[in-house]
Amino acid sequence: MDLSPIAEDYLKTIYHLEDENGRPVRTGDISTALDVTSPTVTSMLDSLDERELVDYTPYKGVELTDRGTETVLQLVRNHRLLETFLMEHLDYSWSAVHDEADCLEHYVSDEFTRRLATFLGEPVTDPHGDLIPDSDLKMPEKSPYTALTEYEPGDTVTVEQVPHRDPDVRDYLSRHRIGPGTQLVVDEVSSIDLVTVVPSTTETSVALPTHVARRIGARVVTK
Amino acid sequence: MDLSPIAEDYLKTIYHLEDENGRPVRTGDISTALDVTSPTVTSMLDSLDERELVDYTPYKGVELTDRGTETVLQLVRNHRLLETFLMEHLDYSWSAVHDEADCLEHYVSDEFTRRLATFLGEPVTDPHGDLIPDSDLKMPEKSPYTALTEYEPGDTVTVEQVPHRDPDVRDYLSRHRIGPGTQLVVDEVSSIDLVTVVPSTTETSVALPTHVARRIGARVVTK
DNA sequence: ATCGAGAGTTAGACTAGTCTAACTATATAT
DNA sequence: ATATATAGTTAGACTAGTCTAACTCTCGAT
Ligand SMILES: [Mn+2]
Ligand SMILES: [Mn+2]
Ligand SMILES: [Mn+2]
Ligand SMILES: [Mn+2]
Repeated sequence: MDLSPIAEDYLKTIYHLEDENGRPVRTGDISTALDVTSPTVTSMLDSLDERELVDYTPYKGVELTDRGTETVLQLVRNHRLLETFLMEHLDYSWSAVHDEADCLEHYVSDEFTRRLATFLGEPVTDPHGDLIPDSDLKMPEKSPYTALTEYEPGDTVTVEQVPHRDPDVRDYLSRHRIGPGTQLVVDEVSSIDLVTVVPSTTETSVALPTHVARRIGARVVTK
Repeated sequence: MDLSPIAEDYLKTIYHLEDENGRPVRTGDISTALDVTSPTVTSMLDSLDERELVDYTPYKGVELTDRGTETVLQLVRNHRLLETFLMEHLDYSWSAVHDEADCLEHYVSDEFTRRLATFLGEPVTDPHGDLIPDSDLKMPEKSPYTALTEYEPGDTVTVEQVPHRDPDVRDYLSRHRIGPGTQLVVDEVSSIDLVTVVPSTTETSVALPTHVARRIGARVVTK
């Protein structure tokens, strides 16, 4: 095979866009996500389709083949194990691990990842509460976290899962002391795309747009 | 700056060739070491000279500038700390760490390396007995190891430093159970470019060409 | 059913790093 | 001192990944 890190990034992007948008992934989605022009995306999609890593229908959209998915799952495993290592042993913050892992995931060998997993004690979730594919690239059982948008005002919850790939979202949450393990009270779930929460550490109200709150996973403490 | 991993590899190669050959580094040396053709080397040397990372005189040779050396020392620090981590925490053998580190050294951030050094306890030598530049990129004091070629027949020594970049040399030593920490008796220092040694673990005589023995560092146990 | 705005593709150009083929400089042997 | 072998450079081509400019398809509004 022998895939370039750049081709790998396109595959990863398609994987995450499929998951996040829940609709066919279009050229423009990828072009926005990777900050390249659309002709660049078109030509890469041609080449990935050629290698049977994606199914690409011009003007319609693209999705990963099984081979493409397998490639991505190995990258996701590398990524999340690296993040775990960085946080647990090198004392990085949850908001700093992603960028480093996003680069290294392309370069560590499968042997490295196997040994790192052993060193870390075969963890099942990463520092952001995301699941780590096992050595056969199967995802472990789905985590039972509930999106923040599903709670009622007054509920007290513990944050278990935070979106962290978008630097703006990540920095906003980090700045307002909302991260994995944060306990907070849901204050208001407004109908104008806003959820307001009060972290117990700061006691200061924080407003979250729905698209962010929807991606924060939490476990109930008291109703 | 923003140097490609490939440009970094040329600089590293020049650094090691300067050290090993003790004469001006020529186009052909680099072309052999990196397994690329000489026109390729010529064009890269033009470009490195342009960026003031090397001093290149066509038809004569090339050497690193201070800026070039600094770049290399950061890579060497990354490399040797990674090797130390792989061996001490991921249970790699001394002969397996190099290839993994040789790739990753280009992608870990300075922040990563700083934190890794702290995690490892600021080590001064790597698993092959080579010195690790400190965070200011100064090399620690020279190790007092003596080349195997300097000993007399009958001397018992402990191996402290092994050449490991050349896969053939590395595999030969590894196969004959000669590595860091190996105790051995010098059997014969022949005038035909051969040193014969007997590792105490195997009791089997091993022949080493001078160019290999010269690069093995050892400490005397008994004379 | 048609049209036009917007999304997507095609065409063609550029860079970094590589190659082969052809040419040139250097150094060694006579 | 000269010839020649060898090392090194120049010229030109190719690929992957990127861009801009020009063209084309699709789909919602009319
Ligand atoms: Mn991440
Ligand atoms: Mn993560
Ligand atoms: Mn090494
Ligand atoms: Mn080493």
